[in-house]
Amino acid sequence: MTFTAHQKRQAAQAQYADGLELCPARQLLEAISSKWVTLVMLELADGELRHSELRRRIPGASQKMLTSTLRSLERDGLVTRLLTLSVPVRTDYELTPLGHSLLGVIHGLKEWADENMGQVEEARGGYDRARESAG
Amino acid sequence: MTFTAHQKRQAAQAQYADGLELCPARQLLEAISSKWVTLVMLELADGELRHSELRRRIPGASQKMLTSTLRSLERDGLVTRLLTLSVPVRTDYELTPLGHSLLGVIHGLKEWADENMGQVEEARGGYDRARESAG
DNA sequence: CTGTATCCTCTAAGATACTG
DNA sequence: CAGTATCTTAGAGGATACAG
Repeated sequence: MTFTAHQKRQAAQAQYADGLELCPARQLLEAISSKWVTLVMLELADGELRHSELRRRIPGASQKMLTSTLRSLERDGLVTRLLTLSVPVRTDYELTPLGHSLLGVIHGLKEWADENMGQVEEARGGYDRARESAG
Repeated sequence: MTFTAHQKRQAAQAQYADGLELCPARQLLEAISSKWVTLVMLELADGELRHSELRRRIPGASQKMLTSTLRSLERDGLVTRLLTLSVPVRTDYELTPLGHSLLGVIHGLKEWADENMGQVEEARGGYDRARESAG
C-alpha cells in the first residue's frame, strides 16, 4: 500500500489536529471563550449566587445557555453547585479555589482589552477604509 | 401599543447582547479564541516568517484558514504583511508592537493552563464517572 | 424555582479547485 | 509561492414548551 502526497498531508493534518485537542492552553481557550463563561465567573467573583439571581444579572443569556454554562463550569471544577431541596427548590453557585485562580487570568485579559482594544478598533477602521477606497 | 412580559424580556436580551458585542474583553476573547490565532502568533514571536514557513510549522491549518487567520490579525493591527513582488511572490509576516504586547497575555493563559489544566482534567473525570454510575 | 427536551438557525472551520 | 472562490458540514447558540 502506497500513499499520495495528498494523502500524507491529510494524515499529518489529522494527527496535528488531534495533538491540538490535547494542548492544555487550547482547552483553556475553548473553555473560557464560550459565550457566557467569563460573565458568569465575574458575577460569582464576590460570592455565591442563586440561579435566579444570575439570570437577573445576565439577562442576555437564555435559561438554557445559563444552565449549560454552569454545568460545564461545574464539570471543570471551577464552580460548585449547592442544591437545597426545599419547595420550591433552591440552588446556589460558588467559585472553587481553582475558579478563583482562573479569575486572575480573566482579569488579565480584561485589563489588556481595556487598555488596547481601542488601538485594535482603530486598526480595523483603517484597514476597512483602505479596502473600501481601493476596492 | 403595549407589550407582554415576554416581549419585554426579549427586548432586554437583545439590548444586552448588543452591549456585549461592544465589550472590549468580549472582542478580545473572540479574536484570540479563533482556532489558529494563538498558534500563529506564537510562531511569529521570535521574528518574521514567510507564509510557506508558517504553513510548514502549523501543518494542521489548511491554506485557507492560515490566510484568513493572517488577514484578521493584519486587520486588527497585530501583524504586518510584507509583500515582495518577485517571481515567485514572497510575503513575510511579523508581529507589531501591539501584537507583541498581546503575546504577553497569551503567555499568561498558557502558564495558567500548564499549571492547572491537570486539575480541570481530573475534575472532568470525576464528574463524568459520577454520572456514569448514577445515571 | 430550576432544569430538561426539541427544534431551528447561523457560522466557523474545512475540503477542493482554481488564478496570477 | 501566495491567495481566492465555492461548497459542505458540525456544532454553538437560541426559541419554545414542558416537568419535577
